[in-house]
Amino acid sequence: MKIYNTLTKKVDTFTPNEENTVRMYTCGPTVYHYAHIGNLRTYIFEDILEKGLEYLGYNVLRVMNVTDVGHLENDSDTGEDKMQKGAEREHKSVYEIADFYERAFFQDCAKLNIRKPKVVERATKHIDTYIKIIENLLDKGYAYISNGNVYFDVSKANNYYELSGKNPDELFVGVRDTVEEDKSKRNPYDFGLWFTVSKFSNQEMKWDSPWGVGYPGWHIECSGISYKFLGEYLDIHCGGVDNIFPHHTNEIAQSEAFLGHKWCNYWVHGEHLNDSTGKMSKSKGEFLTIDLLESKGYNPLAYRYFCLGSHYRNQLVFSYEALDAAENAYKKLKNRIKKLDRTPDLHDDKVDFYKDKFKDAIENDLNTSSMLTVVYDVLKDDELTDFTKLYLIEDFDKVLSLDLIDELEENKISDETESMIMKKIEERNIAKKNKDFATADKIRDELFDKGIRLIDSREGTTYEIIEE
RNA sequence: GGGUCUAUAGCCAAGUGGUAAGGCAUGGGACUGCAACUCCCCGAUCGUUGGUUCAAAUCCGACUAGGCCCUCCA
Repeated sequence: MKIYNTLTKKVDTFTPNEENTVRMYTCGPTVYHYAHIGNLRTYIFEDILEKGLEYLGYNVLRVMNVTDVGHLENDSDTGEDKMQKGAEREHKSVYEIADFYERAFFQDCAKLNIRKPKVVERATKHIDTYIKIIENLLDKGYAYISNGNVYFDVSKANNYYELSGKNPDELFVGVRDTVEEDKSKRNPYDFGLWFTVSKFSNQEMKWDSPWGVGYPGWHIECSGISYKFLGEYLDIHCGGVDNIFPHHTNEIAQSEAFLGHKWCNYWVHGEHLNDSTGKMSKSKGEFLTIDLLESKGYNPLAYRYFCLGSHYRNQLVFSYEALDAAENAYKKLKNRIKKLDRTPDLHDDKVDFYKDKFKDAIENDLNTSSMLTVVYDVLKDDELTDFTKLYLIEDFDKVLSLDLIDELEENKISDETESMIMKKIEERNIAKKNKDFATADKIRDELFDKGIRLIDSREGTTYEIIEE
């Protein structure tokens, strides 16, 4: 498989440390609010990556954290803690906030057919691990204590700027107005590992540590959880591009300083979903959530389809117009598949050909757009039996996860409803025969409003249940 | 100021040196009383400009436009 590696800045051939096993870590959500669909785009991409690797035959060990401890909005004394802020907004404890939004997050994921990773760990559950790592970093001289806080000394790290490609002399500290320099640091790029000087009078989350009661820095949780559950060597680390600097940069610095060797070989980042004004955020413009899309009548999987039509490394611009097109395409696709004859009749002459094509798309830096094209190619191929098409599409859907094949709905409606519909069709046929089209159309409209679409053909009139 | 990415038909988008996949929308057609569903057909020389090459959307340079990052962020 070939995949773009932020570390090398090129498309690399993927080779895991251990044959056939992939150790994959993905940065999870900070559960202080609902996820917007841009956040979820990244998780769709990671889901496809995980399932794609599985399709290629790898055993994927995937771990994700859930950040339930506050991150400072910045390093100045005026910063805000996101968890704390969420708690104050809703008059709940930070723990309640975390529980609520973690559940909401995974509900959204479920609606998008994003599989929950086998290992999902709360950041606050592993304080002891962070402390162990920080102590080690202090022992080795990578970290120092200043004004009650523990900081990582960036100047001691190897290749600190490798991942981000930044030039230390050109970095602007405080490019944003809200960022103030933390005077406790030796170097402005040093980052906090442990804080005892709480910046919030009512900070709820505190733990004992060798350096006093306090809380961990932003970056240590991923290094800690990854180390604890995946060991010293990681194959793939994912996240959104915004995490490249400083979060992932700092993870590498602290993890490699702690482990004493190279840690993760492949860093894979998903691009952002933008709106017409640029980057999507929770504080600007419409707060687009899955619930909101559903309330507007969209199928969440149409959003997944929309994302798969693009490449994970391309910025994608969201608009309702684009989503409408995706929803339309998605419905049509499902409809075509629905019409396939399910009578068992597998011809496997071309099965491998299409499976290989699908694999090629996965191996080509996760080309989801091409994966979808293979589905269309299969549908169009006259040499395949319907059953073979279904077989292939079902196989591809293990990765695409678009629910392309529905269960048969034979018992979905009652006999009563069925006979009612048949009666209506009969009435309509009579009306049609009498050229009373007003009545005929009225019957058709009434049934349509009930979610029943009449289908006229030479053989007569049948009906189908309209998908929501 | 520095870094980085992108630029293909109305829209999304593939393409990784040999003369442009696919999808949506539009238009035309079949079917229909009309429609819906379904099926068939139709469109681009690839931001601009130099260069390398027998050959470039694909490589190099310049320019233009836009996004993102430079300690909240997926």
